[in-house]
Amino acid sequence: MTFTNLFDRFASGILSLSMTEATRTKLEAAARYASALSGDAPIVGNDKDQIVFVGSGSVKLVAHASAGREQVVAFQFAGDLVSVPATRAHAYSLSALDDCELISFPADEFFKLVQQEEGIILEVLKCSLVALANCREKAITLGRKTAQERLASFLVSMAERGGTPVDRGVELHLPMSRSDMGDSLGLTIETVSRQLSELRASGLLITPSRSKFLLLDLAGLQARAGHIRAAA
Amino acid sequence: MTFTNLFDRFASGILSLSMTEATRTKLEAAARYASALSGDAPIVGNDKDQIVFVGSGSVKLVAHASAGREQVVAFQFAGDLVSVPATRAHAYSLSALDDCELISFPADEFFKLVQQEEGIILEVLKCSLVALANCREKAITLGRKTAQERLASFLVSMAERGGTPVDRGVELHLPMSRSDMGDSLGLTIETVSRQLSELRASGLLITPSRSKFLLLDLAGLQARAGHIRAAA
DNA sequence: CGCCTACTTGAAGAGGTTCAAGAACCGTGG
DNA sequence: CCACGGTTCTTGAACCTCTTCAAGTAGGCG
Repeated sequence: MTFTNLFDRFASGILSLSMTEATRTKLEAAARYASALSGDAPIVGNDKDQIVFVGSGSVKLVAHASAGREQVVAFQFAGDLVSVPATRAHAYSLSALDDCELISFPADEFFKLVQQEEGIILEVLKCSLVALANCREKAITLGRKTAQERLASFLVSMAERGGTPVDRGVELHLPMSRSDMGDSLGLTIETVSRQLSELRASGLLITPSRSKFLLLDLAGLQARAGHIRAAA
Repeated sequence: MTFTNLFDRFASGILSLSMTEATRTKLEAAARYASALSGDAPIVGNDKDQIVFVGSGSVKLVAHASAGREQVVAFQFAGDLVSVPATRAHAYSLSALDDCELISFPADEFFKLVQQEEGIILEVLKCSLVALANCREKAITLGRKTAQERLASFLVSMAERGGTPVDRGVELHLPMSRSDMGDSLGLTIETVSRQLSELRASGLLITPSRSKFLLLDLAGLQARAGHIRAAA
């Protein structure tokens, strides 16, 4: 895969609507390409706001508090557009969860270039509102849910995003580690592990390998997720 | 104050850039006006995504989990534009914290009308990205901070938004109750109260009345907020 | 096949919640 | 202007969930 192909994928994914050839050329010039593997240093620095397109693979957006505490603010997957803010009260970084390819733009430049392209900026706005809705869901999870509800919510939402239905349930490949899950759910790695064991013991899922999850009872998980619909 | 004045304030605040007369007329036709007081029933229903402009006063955006648990997702003040999502896994509502005036639009209609107005949609996008950044800060607070850090973070951010410098420090009028603060910070009302007492005992602030806060040592509060800058 | 890292499990401890009571704010009415 | 009453806030003590610290197990890559 070449970087030109990567830009094409970006263009057809996000910029699918009309775009002038001039804008496309300028955007392509402003783009910075990167590919990274899990364990690599964070991809995006934090001097300026960035807009990053995930061409393939998956990433985590991490916020850093004092004392080395980390909060995973979002997991993002191929095709997603991510806003990575510059450091203010907290520092942010974007790290690869697996082999992935990214295109990044300085946010100010990006907006300047696409603002005349009405369909595109609306598309970007919609991405941003989806990210906002996801982040609010995360706020509920972090603020008002028990450890078990957090795990169940997480698994259900991952199943909705990228689960593949199989005969016995829904299969999931989760590229993040238990530690990443903990940092995303506001829990320790031990609590994540314990709650997973409990869900396993309840027959709701099995884990054929470390990154593979087979959800046997999605309704049961939903019931444990503390969603409003499952409420009495 | 008439509702026409209210729309004018919206137009000059958010739509300050060029807008055709036709679009303005259509927007005005799509607008639904509401005024509400604290304690009133939630203002915005949850059948469809809404875009709400806060003309005056202040509101809380609340997400509802099962078992009656509530998470305040954001406090918003005069001049803010708020995206209120329709119910999905959780239900959302917008409630007045004090006497306030609002304009709401169905989100789909709003976007349809402003998408041709390039300056405006960019402005809306920027609002959305600010909301996203705020929500991410909240995720850090809820996921990785102690009760004391949460309170300190909250007070510092409120001071940045609407504090008035006085000779002894920074004065704050907070329209929300302790209960709202707790629901925003993922704490109980008792914990909020206890941590406030501790901050008082440390000489960082005094509370001349229930809604009035005098922050005596903003740097001291910042140091307790768990921000990256205050880190060792 | 073996080692290293990631995950799991166990037991003690801390921070926050819950339940319960008391104090202070503040609008109301005298 | 002050007394009153209701609500909101504060404080206290027991409990519980999750964390911390520690050890053991199992993937999975060489």
